[in-house]
Amino acid sequence: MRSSGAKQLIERAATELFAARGIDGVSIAEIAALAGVSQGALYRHYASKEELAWSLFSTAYLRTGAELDAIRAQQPAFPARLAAMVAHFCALHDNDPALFRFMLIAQHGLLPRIGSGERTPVDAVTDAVADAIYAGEIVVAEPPVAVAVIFGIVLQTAVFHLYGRVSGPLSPRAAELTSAAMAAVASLGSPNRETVRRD
Amino acid sequence: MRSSGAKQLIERAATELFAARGIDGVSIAEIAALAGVSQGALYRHYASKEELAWSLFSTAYLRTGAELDAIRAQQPAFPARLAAMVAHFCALHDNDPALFRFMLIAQHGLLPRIGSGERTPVDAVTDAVADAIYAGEIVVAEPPVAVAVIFGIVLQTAVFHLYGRVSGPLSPRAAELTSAAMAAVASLGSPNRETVRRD
Amino acid sequence: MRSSGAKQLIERAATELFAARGIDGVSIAEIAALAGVSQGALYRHYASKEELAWSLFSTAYLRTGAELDAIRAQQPAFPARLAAMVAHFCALHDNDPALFRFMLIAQHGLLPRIGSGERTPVDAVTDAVADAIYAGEIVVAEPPVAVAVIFGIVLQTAVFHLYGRVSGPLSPRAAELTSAAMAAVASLGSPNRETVRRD
Amino acid sequence: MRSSGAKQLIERAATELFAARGIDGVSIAEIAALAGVSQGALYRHYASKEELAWSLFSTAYLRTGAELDAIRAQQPAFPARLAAMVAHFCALHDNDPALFRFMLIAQHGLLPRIGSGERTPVDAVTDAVADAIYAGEIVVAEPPVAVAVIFGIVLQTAVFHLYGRVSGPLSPRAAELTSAAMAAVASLGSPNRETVRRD
DNA sequence: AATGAATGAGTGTTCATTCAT
DNA sequence: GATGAATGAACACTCATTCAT
Repeated sequence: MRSSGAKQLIERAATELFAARGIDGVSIAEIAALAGVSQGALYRHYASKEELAWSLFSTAYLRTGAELDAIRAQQPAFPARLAAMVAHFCALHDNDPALFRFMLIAQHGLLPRIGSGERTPVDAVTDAVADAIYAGEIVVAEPPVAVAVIFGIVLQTAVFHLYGRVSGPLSPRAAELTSAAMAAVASLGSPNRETVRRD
Repeated sequence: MRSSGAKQLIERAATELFAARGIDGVSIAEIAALAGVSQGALYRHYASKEELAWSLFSTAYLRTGAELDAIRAQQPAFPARLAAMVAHFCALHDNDPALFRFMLIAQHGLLPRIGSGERTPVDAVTDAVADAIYAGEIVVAEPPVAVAVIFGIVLQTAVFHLYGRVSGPLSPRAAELTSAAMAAVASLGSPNRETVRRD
Repeated sequence: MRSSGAKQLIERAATELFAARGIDGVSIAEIAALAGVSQGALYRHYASKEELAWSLFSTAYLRTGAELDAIRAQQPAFPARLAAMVAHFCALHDNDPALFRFMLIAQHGLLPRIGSGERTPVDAVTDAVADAIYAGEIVVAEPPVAVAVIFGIVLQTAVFHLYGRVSGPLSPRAAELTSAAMAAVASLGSPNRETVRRD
Repeated sequence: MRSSGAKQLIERAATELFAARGIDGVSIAEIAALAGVSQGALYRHYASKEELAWSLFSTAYLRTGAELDAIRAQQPAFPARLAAMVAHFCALHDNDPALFRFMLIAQHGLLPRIGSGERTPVDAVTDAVADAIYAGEIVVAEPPVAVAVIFGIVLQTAVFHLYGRVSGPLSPRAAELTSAAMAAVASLGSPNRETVRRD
């Protein structure tokens, strides 16, 4: 039971370093050194550096997808669902900012490898939006744009946090981010009055 | 004007490849081959691969900052400014998706190197929000969150476009994204009814 | 006698694998796995992988030398000695093709380590040839060439067997190989008149 | 034209080292050092160490096959063919003992990769034997065994040379080896009466 | 100016060997 | 005794950079 210690040390070290400098910017030697294990020990748990990165990413990504699915199962109404989902993302960030940053960085390279049969966070929110449309709770012409708007509001706030433009935990801001997402999604169904006119 | 041909070929090749596979995932040899120049020729224009990436990023990033500043100078009212800025981002994406993708990918590694004295797109939007607050056009408790919300709505839609979840040009969606951003920002100033209240 | 079970399992596994992929092409982990023992157990019987290979090779090689010496002690006449020795080699091959192949492969690296005081198969055949010359049974200008011819005829047939050019057991071919070896050796003593004619 | 110097230096160094210690027993660093080039330079000419070894082996092996085919085309009678082929092998050995040793060592690992459509030295000798049988020049029950006998007589002499049991060039011995091979092959067609007698 | 062969430090990975349990 | 996790030196290979031509 104690032997899982090494694996967790490796995962923590890899997550921190990948988050700070990217997968390609970190060497196996550095991960091993930070984890306090030998380089060879790393290969007892992962077949390659690539598999290590993929395991960290896909595990966290799919776990988050499952958690959002659970929220969807528990909350029937869209506003409550959205609030819970946004709060969940904020909590994920606050609990492990390095993992959150790693996810943001790694997605561009690793997201395409997620099998289409897997349940991702985007799937969960997409389904929640579809449910809300079907229930008449919201009206949106392009559901994917609504999903993008929701993710963007939350994730970009996290990005600003990473760059120091926003400080302190994100969880206390969950309510206002939810409110913003709700308003934004609602606006997608309204006729676009009041917009762009160049004189 | 003559020798800039090679430089532009290099920049185009590098942008396409960096966008597709990341800076670390592309070799100098590949860039030179795609550009149709020798590896050595590349070093006549850039001191290193890192400088090439940095030049591409900072040039595009700061140019965009300048363009948003210009928009701010032209449009006095916040709604019109926001609409023009959002439309500008959509146009940037549509005109050069590879460059846009490169910016999204590279920001995590290169943004911190932008000097604090430079005018970035975030600065331009931040000032636009500050102006609007000062003019009483909007009410927001935390301006950086408003800026994050605006960027998130636009950028995440672009990200979804990259992943194939949204298709076609972004420009036709500028109006609805503006509307969403406006609604989201407006909601940040409203009392958060219907959600978390602290006693 | 009890603990030799593991040792024999290791020796068999190592022989099979070394024969198939060469000493350097096989890992300790593979040998241990095929033998059904732990890697550590291997080091209870052999100080190193190199010693394991050396032990397998030198044991089989010197044992064969001793067996050929025994044949030499039993058979006084050269033709009978040669026939018995060739038959012995064929039997060695048929009884353990993997060991035979291992010997063929490993000789290039390990033969030089055989001490000059040891009795090798080559020594036994060399002495048999010397005896025959002394007894006037054969006439050869260069005894080592006669020995090479004898070994070549037998070993190359075994090599062709390994490569699938000759099939079935070698023992039934012992007589014809003996005959060939005898004829070849005999020809070495004749004036080289252009070529050889059989009666 | 001068740039082929590096490639030849690499090939010579690799041949010498592979011959002395086997493919797996030699590192890229050693080859590069002996060749007097950098490790990286090696990869300009060969995609991998394996390809280097394979190129050296297959080139020499197939070239020898072609040369034996040429001999077969020039010499119509079997005795002359055999004499020329044996002499050719002796010359190959004398001209480049390291290459010859490398071929002997490497065959066990690389021979199986030779495509069945290629003309090998064994094919050339096999065809020569088949021709001789067809022409009634020799009588053999199993042609492959005759081919093995021929190769064995020559190659094992070379092996003994490598181990110091035979010294001096091999070419002066070509006639006696030819004679031995001829006698051995001839004996394969005779009824095996106990032993062989020269007339 | 331009080329592309050459460099060599750095990387991910393997594996014989050790040793705490 | 036996195990197999841990070690770390050694390896093949890559690639940004240099420089002779």
